[in-house]
Amino acid sequence: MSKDKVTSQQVADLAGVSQSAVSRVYTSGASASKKTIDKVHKAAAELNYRPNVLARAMVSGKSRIIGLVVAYLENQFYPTAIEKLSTQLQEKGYHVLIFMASKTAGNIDSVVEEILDYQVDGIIAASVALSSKLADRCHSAGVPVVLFNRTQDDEALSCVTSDNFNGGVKAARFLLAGGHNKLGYIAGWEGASTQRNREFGFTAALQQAGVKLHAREVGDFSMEQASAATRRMFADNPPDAVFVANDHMAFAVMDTLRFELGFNIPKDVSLISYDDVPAAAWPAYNLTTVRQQVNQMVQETVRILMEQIAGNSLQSQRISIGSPIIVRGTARIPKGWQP
Amino acid sequence: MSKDKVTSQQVADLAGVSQSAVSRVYTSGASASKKTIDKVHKAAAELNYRPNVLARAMVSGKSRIIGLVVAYLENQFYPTAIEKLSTQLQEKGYHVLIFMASKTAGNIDSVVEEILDYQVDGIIAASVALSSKLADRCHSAGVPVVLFNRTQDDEALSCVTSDNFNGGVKAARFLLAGGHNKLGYIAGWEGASTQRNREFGFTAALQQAGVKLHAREVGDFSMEQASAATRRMFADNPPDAVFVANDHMAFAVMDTLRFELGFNIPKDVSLISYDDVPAAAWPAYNLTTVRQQVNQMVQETVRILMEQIAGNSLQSQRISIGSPIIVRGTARIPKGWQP
DNA sequence: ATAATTTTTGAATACGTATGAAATTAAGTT
DNA sequence: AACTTAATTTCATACGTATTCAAAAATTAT
Repeated sequence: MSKDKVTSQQVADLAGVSQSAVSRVYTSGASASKKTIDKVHKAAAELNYRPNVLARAMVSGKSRIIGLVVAYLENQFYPTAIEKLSTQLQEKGYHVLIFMASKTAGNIDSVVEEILDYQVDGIIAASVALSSKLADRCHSAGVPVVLFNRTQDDEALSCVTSDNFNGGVKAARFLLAGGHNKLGYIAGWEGASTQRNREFGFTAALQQAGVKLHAREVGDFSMEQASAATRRMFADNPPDAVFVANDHMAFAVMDTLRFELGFNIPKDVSLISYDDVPAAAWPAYNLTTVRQQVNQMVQETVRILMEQIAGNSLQSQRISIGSPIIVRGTARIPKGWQP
Repeated sequence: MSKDKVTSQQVADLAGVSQSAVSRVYTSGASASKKTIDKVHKAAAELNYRPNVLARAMVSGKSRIIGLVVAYLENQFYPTAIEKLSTQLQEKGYHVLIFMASKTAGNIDSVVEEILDYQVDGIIAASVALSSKLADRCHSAGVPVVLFNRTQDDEALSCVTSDNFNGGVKAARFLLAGGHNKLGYIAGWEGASTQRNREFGFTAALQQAGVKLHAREVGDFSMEQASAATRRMFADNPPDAVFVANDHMAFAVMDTLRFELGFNIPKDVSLISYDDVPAAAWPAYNLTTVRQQVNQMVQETVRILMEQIAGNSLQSQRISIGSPIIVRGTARIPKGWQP
């Protein structure tokens, strides 16, 4: 346990320059002569010196840490997003500090407080809502916040989502075009904006077509609840097509329909859902679904953060990414269908 | 963009005490009278004061940050582990800084250097190998390292795995007891200790039973490669049972067998794999598999880290967690089987 | 060659907190 | 009440770096 801790002062001594000279060599945009740069680099290499990010953060006020709040990683959509977020931020010299928020809403406030304690340069809130008090807190601390995969009324908060409303519309039109007329919807957690907007889009398109929603149950974005919802929905007068609010639930719905209730998909009932997580493409499910273009969502999230960190514009942005339908095998394909 | 930044000095001024008094109120194990504690709390609440973790880290030398290196989150095993790790560490006042390591081995060294720059109190390396140079570096910096789901020869490194060898043994015995005699193995990435030990166990048990391995292909822990491996293995003289090195590949193997090659599982071929990720229990797969007890693995990982951070014993520990077989539907169940 | 610029350098200071030593106050003893 | 001991508080300093300011060196212009 030999706490080494080599400091810029030690490098300076060895190189025969001042501590500030060493600092300048490692600070982009600072001036130093070729000669000192060489001397410092040599000494640093010899001592295995690397600048202390935390000390740098103290004086510069920039930690190069992004706080990421996330609630549950069981839905494959989030690990995928985290991987991409982390990789992209890493490329820009930032790193991600993870904060798991329990499902309990009250907890989230305290989690965000903890994040701020770390002097993060920005916050990404994935699928969690911020109390307006906390949003204010972040704002007054000068810490930009981006909601990922959620929107919120608070105009001060930036958010990045897919176009959930239109995704819902597309799902409805696809099923209608397929000749279905008894349409069911299995909802996610009703507190989530994504859930609401997908449903709004779906029902709006039905209404426009003059079709009434045949059945509706709540699955709460959980597999168990989605299974239960499926049983209720199909107990009596079942629908001939169902839109499930996300893939994660759709897997449970499919399994329940096939292995428990003995339905054939898509012969007896068509299924379409939302997200296009990797498993949706696995042959066992082969799910027709509305894709969230994670790459683009991540890219926008990072862009907004970088802009707000760099510039002074705390102007919030609300980004909505197109959500194309991915046709696979769980929903009857309308005759002459072309995307 | 009103950078607030309320400091302990401001609280002290408002409360009419010294800065160190404020610090003592927020430092566990420091003495302060009830009266000052009250005054400070009141002032702090009024100003919304919270201690700056980074400044605290500077002087105390403890950042309360744990660096987590992880390579890919597609295999559901890792998100699951991350969630549990992060939650448990959070409960102990630590937080997880994520570092995505590209698959390229050379990259990992630079990633670990970056981690050390953040003055982390400990490092968890999930499924990645550390060069001995880097291990030394961590050791001499006094930063404990725990390998998660990997072992490495380096005696200085702690590691936590499931009992991969015995898991392999169990898989073999289960298939043999089921009456199979043409056993195949689909390997993971051959650089991984987990892969090697599972295979060692499997083949050792075969040898003991006097059975020769019928076929072997490499799937590299990737779904695409596992599919390809399956095609090769079943092209000619197929096995009647296969042990797949992890669930993630097993999903691809099953899909390829069922939907592409037209095999019935377990009638035509039994399948057993390793991990027991959540999806293994989904009815569409209903996978018989050897379970890695993630909870216990996480618990041990956290325990070791805490011990090494607190105490001075950098004595490395090598933990191996029992790996029970979870019998589901993809492998013929031996008559009179009891675990 | 000298003056005017520009570039580089070092000394000093600041960031926000924790902590050892010294000073003060409170409590306990006879 | 005087003295000893314990508890609390403040002062001063340290952590490792970035950055301002003034001084010194190098460069360019005259």
